[in-house]
Amino acid sequence: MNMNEIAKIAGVSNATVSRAFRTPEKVRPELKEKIFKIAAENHYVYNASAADLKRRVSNTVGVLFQQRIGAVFSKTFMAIQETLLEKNISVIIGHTQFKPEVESQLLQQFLERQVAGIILSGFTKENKTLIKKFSSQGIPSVIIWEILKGSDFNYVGIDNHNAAFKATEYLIGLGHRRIGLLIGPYQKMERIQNRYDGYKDALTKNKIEIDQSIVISSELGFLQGKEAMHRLLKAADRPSAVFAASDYLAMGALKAIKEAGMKVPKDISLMGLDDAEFAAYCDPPLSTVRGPAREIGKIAAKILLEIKDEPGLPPKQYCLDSDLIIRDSCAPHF
Amino acid sequence: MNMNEIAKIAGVSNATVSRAFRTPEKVRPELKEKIFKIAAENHYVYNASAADLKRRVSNTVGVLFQQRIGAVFSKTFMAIQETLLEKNISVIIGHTQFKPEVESQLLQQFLERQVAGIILSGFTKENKTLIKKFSSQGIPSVIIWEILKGSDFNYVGIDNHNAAFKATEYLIGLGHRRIGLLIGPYQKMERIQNRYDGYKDALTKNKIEIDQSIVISSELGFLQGKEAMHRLLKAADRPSAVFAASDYLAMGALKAIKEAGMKVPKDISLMGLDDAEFAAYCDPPLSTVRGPAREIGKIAAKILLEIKDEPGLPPKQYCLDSDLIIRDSCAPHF
DNA sequence: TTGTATGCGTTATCAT
DNA sequence: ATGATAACGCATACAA
Repeated sequence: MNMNEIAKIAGVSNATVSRAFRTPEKVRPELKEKIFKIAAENHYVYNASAADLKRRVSNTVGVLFQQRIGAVFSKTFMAIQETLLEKNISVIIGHTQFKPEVESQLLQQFLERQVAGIILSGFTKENKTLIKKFSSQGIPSVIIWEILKGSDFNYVGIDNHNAAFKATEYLIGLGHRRIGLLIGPYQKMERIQNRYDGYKDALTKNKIEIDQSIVISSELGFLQGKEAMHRLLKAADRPSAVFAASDYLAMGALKAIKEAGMKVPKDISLMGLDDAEFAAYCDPPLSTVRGPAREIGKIAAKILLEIKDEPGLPPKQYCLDSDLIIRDSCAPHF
Repeated sequence: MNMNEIAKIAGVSNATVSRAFRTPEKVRPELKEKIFKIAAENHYVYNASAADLKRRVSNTVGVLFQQRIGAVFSKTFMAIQETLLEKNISVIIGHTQFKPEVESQLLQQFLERQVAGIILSGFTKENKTLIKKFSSQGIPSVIIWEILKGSDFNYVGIDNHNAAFKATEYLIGLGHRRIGLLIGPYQKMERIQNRYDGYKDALTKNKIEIDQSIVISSELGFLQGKEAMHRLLKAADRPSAVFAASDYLAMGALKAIKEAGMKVPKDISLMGLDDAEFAAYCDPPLSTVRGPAREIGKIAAKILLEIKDEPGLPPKQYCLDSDLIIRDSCAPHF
């Protein structure tokens, strides 16, 4: 059952049937109803592949994640999907696990499926050339959770440098001078590199020397946070505070501190970043920095929609505010 | 640039070009290389929509989630995607938030895109008719995280009844006789209903009367767990143990217990279910029941692949083992 | 508002 | 192993 057959039954042309579905306002109401009725009676299913082929672009958007779809990204993803659903756009999703060959394969899929746009959670070096390839094919892209000042990419995110800077300065304001850092794989992702830089700049601004021996980089996970924190605790001249630039690392670190028989924040202050949903339920509740996860997803989707309607505009760039969330994991230090 | 143009340049027919891409073994090696070279030089991009149209099925699989893609499902999802990527199949994903109209719209999208199969995380009443629609269109589906004994659906999951039963019996074995239950929206999802039944059956088997006043149903989330636990703590004749049939609820409950100035497991024992990744990092670490999250995703994807190669076989049904994970949140009761 | 006619780029059938 | 040709089902330019 296809549009031609419906047209035959309805005694109209296939063009009219097509219009009834795609541009219903162009078809006389009674006729439209008749067509819908026949379609329903015959269990007609619209063939999106055929439409995609003809229109040379599919009604889909590709979303690429580097990491786990965890406590933070899942909110962003849900907002993306909900927003696109309003325009009946499907979401093709892929996670790369930082593997360049997986990333290539997924982006190649997006290209071959003629996605109407792509959303990339974060920026890697490999990405840059691939994104250029998309824009050269006329496919718009949006980077999320990251800002790229001075670039001509579309993006919507938070200022990760500033978020880490704020968190670090908060600790400094509490009197801490020796502040450890637990950080993700900053070599791989610009977002994480920016957080690292935010930490360093806050220290430098406050005339605190950076001590690489209390900076630990690892993958993002509870276990990694715990292990890294154990190393930090063994360090000579132990830090009085630790900034974990991801709540996953922070919650892992919290466990390590308890295992060592110490208390947060009495013996050591702990600051997170991201405001993962579990952060408020840790013991003690984790002070952290919150980015507008849903908002980011929503805006990213809207950017794609806007570009679709009106291509060729200047890049759309949103730097959203992140908020310091003070809970109970940090204490003054004298 | 399309296959025809490549064919022209290579001095072969478009059919040969198509074969070079889809069934390379049917093309002479040297010729194949020549075609690939020309394709690369001209930045050719394979058009999946055209192929989908012609083949009457797309190289995509639809995945439907009811709830957040959180601590547990994200593992399953990642395994699905990784497995399908090996066959270069794209994943279209949607979450319904239990809204029937969203569910319908997403499934309609899957239908129109002619997905090669669908994976459904759990079973709702609405689902049943929709899945029949898919199978009537020749589209295979797999239910995950749930088993449907006696049905002719493909499924791969754990026995949720048994998981909850085990958890409850563990508590009973510890000497608890008054055991509260924190449960998700069991009216909406069979999986949750099964957990509820597992709890009840464990009690009944051990001749413990079921007291509805210490059974609280809510949505699945930290906050809901906390609120529900606060209600339980106020109950006359407070339970000595609580089984939270989701680790989200359990972690929320943990917070409520601490807020009330009590200790787990000294004052009250707390049992979770799911083994969300944060469970081991709670304080105290949460005892729970673990299902093989990645395995489920992997098998679900493979089922679809197998059906694709050989349709019309009897339903494939996997009930995987779940494991009781004993950590430190439950104590004996006398 | 509706119809006519054509083509999007691939795959598949049949032939060579 | 390769070629010729005909669909797949829809959207759209143009005509009426």
